[in-house]
Amino acid sequence: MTVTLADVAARAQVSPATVSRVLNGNYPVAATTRERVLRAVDELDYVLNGPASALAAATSDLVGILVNDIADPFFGIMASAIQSEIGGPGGRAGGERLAVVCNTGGSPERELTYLTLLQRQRAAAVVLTGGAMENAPHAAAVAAKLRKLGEAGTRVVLCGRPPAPDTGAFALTFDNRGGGRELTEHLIGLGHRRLGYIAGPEERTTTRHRLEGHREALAAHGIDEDPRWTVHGRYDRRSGYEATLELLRRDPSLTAVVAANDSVAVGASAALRESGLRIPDDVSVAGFDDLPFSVDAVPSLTTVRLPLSEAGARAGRIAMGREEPPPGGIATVRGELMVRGSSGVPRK
Amino acid sequence: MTVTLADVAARAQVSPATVSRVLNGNYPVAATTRERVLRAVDELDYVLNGPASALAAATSDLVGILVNDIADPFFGIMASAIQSEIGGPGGRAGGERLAVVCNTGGSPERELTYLTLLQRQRAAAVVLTGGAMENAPHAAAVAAKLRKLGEAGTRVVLCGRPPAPDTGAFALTFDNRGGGRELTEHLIGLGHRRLGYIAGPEERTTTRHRLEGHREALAAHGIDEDPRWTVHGRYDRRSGYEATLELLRRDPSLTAVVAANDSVAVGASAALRESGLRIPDDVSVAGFDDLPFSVDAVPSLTTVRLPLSEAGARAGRIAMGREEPPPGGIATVRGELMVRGSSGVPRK
DNA sequence: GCATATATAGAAAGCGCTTGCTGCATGCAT
DNA sequence: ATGCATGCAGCAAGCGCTTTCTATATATGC
Repeated sequence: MTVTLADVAARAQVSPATVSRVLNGNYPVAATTRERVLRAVDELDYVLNGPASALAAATSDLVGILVNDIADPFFGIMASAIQSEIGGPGGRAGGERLAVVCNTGGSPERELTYLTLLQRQRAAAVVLTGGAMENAPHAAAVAAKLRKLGEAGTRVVLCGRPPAPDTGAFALTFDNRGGGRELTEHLIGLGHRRLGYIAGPEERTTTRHRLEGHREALAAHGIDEDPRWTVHGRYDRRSGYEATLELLRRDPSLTAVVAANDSVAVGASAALRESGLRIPDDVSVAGFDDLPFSVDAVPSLTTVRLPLSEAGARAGRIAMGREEPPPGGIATVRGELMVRGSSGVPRK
Repeated sequence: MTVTLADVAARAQVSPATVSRVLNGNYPVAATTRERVLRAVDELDYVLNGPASALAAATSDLVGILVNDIADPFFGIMASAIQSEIGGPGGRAGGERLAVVCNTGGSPERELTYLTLLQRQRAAAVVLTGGAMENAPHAAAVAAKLRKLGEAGTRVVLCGRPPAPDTGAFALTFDNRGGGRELTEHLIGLGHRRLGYIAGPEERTTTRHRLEGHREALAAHGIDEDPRWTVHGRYDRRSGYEATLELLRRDPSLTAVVAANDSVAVGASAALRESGLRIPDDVSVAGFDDLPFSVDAVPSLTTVRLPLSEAGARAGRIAMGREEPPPGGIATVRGELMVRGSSGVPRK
């Protein structure tokens, strides 16, 4: 049989209440008593029953982190930073919290189901990372869930996702549009006029914002965009590879390829290389995010750095109530243009 | 106030017991009654209280996944595969389970703390991924914890980690030694005789086994290893970069660099390139794991492919009791040598 | 038709913990 | 000496569910 609080109490010759208080450290207990209790805990190798205490105290020590794809470092880095701040083992306070990383795989239903599961567990906080799906009914359903969670006392933080109005959620939004604009402006500045764009999946805020930034830059410089220059795909390398071949087929005269993110850009580079094109001499390539591998690409990738780690850490602290939420509950996190070897002047 | 089972029962004009049974579907309930209950659940927007039901039923729907570094795709890929199998949202069965991904950061204390936290939550299963720390007292402590977990009914599975004898844990072990041997044999076969080795952190089984494989290959071919040829570091790109510079300083005549994993190999490649050495003409490079980015390195990386996704999926199924554990509780997962552009004959 | 098996629903006893309240010693001021 | 804070420990009432056992109603067999 498993050891219970009562067993410890019996062994330490105190009441269960006292044991509970020693363990939670939220009520004065005489030093000698505490000593005795701790010894008993140790001797019996007692481990608190989480569900029972969550039930009695009406709070749990679970913190949910929703990510679109845990195998993608973009999310891994944020998740890691969030987790390091939520005070799990190694964190500061004794109040140990368990981070629950949930992989939605970009599926709306899963996102909702996980949110319900977290609500069911009475999570202490929930952090949603990455772009949101733009499907209207789904967005409404998520907003409703977030509101419910908030009402139940769960702190909700969005990290790298647009604000969710009227939900009480705090938002740390990435300036995807601004980053996209800067990136394309950089290429235009180099002289490019025929730019392919490999966008992410449709109906995603991140996809849309980055693309809008790109188009704003084109428009600002009076460049008419050819619809053939935009291809949609997934946020992975493979997709970048295929999309690039498609782009090349549609218009071999492109002098630059802008990708939705770094993984896509790497795939694009591979496709260009295999097509006999040199980077950046024949075609320039640009990514987004500045993931760790981007600097090692050959040539190293021009991209927009997003402070994933910093943003994640901040989101984690806000979720734990250890940092003031931004004024108005919303903060914009800007990216930084990283000009590297993959972009150059267009070929003549 | 939050809605409880009793509220639903009242609304549906049945007893709480009946509601519980409808929700759990583990007891016959007349169709019309079920109907009525479900409608009430819906109307009240009721969500089961997880801790309460875990307490009453003495089981929880949490599954723990321990990883060393969630920002590293090596772990991300395994975690993703495990999670996809544990039947969370999108999985098969209705019994929805919540995956708890815990990031130990390679710290023994955290590993232990997370295990305790999982024990406290009465997790349904726990999967430990990646190499184990070899520190003896720690290993014993972990083994004791695993045994406890097992006794409490938590299924424990090791994925990519050596077996833990007498703990009742199932193990899917990677054949790191064999992979290391093959890789180095490949290089020796090409004619290399002076091979640098960038090992991972000490006191890690993965590090040791890969290094042992390397040395076995050297020994088998009568190559005396110079102690200067081995450098220890972390499992990241940065470490590979620095270690390579160190290796080059110690012995500029090396013709190949074998890295502990792909990230390290990429860092090594960068260092070589910056030192004016061509790959593979001047120095060959090899990695381990075959992560997605390895094929995109320039030149593409010779490495040992580990079926991370497959192994993770299998570990997940075993953890859920949906697949027979391997005979004896232990299975070895072999890697596959991937010969690519980064390895070639040594320079003259 | 009567006894027995078969479905379905309810009553109630916990699951193991937290916490408001009460109680009893002390310590201090008067 | 008496009274009153004060510090520490215990009592006991739940927290919201699950589940065993019991009760009723209907179906079945002879």
